[in-house]
Amino acid sequence: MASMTSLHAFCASRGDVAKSCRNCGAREFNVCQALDAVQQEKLLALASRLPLAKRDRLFSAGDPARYVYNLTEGMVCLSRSLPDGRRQILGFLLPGDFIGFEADDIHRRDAEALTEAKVCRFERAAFDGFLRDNPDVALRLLQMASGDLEQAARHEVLLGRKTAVERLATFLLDLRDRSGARHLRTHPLALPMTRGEIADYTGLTIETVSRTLRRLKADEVIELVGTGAVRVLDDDRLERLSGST
Amino acid sequence: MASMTSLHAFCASRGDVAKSCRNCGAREFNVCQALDAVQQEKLLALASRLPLAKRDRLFSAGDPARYVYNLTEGMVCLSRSLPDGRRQILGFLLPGDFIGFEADDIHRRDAEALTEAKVCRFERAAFDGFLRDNPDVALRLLQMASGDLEQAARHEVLLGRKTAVERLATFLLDLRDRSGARHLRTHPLALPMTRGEIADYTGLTIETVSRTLRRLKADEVIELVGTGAVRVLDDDRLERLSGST
DNA sequence: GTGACGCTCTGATCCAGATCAAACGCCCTG
DNA sequence: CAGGGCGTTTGATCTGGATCAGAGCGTCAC
Repeated sequence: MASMTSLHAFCASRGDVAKSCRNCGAREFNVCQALDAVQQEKLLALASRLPLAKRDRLFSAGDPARYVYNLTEGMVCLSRSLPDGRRQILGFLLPGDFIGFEADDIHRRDAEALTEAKVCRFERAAFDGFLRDNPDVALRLLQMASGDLEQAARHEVLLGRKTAVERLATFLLDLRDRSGARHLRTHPLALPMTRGEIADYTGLTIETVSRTLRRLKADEVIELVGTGAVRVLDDDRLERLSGST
Repeated sequence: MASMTSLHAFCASRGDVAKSCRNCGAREFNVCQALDAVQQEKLLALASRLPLAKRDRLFSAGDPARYVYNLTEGMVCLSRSLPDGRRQILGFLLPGDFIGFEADDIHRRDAEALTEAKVCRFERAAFDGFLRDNPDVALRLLQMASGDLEQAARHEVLLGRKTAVERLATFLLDLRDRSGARHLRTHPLALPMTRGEIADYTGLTIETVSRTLRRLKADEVIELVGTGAVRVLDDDRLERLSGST
């Protein structure tokens, strides 16, 4: 962890951030969305831009929560594990998503990059100060938090009340819709996570995930493109199989 | 913080809401926690205090989200249902909890009182304006939202990865701890929800909930006080059975 | 007091998905 | 381009919790 941090510090120079902001693909979706030029300048002063390699940990449960992050490229997964190793993946984050706002000063989850990724990092204390001076940004963040709660509620329904097929259908549709909203490719749709990670997200086992995806493929609802992507062939049927609406 | 005497003097000159504020049992935990006298007065002007009877609906999924609410007395449950009637209860809310902050203008869940209850109601637009003028209150709300997300994450782990015994043990400990933090009686601990509602919270069936609670009772980990309350007899064992930490 | 309804409890059986086991395939690397 | 390892797939069997069925039991209306 310590060595990773210093590596990141090295990569994160001031000039990079400004240039990155201008080209930031996530600008449209993230917390910076509502910033005017002056605010942007101030926030910039608090930011470091970090690149993450595939499988890098952004933080782990138990770490002090010194920073908050804005994901700008790539995919990150949030998870929480029980002492005996059972793991629940809480979500797969896409560019624009905000990471690490904790109720207290300790991270309660693990955050791991599933692909190469980039984040903007802010010191919590400084970021809080910025929010205090920029209430509309605080409101924007509140809106984003409320979106996260909505997402969590959908996930709770999936985990508590859906069958295996419904879980997988819901997972695929949700990832597709969120990817689409971020202008990411959806046809085919990238699945950079392993079957095990899909299992830990859907509350199933690897075997059930594999069998269920094969079944959807056999029924010509989806097409599997290698193991790292899917093509949704029949939207309506997948929607109906998802159990929602 | 403004002095207590001036706050009281001010409130005494007001109507029912002001009186209620003075006696508000949830003041210590809710969003008003951080208000000074001036803020309190402004917020007061936006508030209506509503009593709820047992089983009253505060709102239903699909309703326009015109208001936000602060629960000050009693217990409310949030849930979401699938079209075929399967229901997932998302949480049991206690005094101090904030209700109804939605990502858009439509409620996505049902909110129903499990006991007689009281809420403070605010028009959303007016409340948003208040937040804009009072960034520290917005930050307080952000902190509360982040607590809700933490709670949701624990619930996702429960639903996705825990056994029936672990789910019930976790449910009881969580309710007890949250009740305790609100100075509510915990010994015995009130369970105003039905077995069916516990089932819909834990992702189990009524029968499994009943059997599992009976088993915990037979093992002398808990004592059932009628069907509407429990006494935790063996904290350590219940904690171990919960699968967490 | 008594009937009845709704919630809870208990027992018998069933099944979706877990577990156990064993290939398969596709990158890597040497 | 052979070998090894990891992720995935597939098959056989098992089981925790669901489902089905019915019996308590509290409480409320009359």
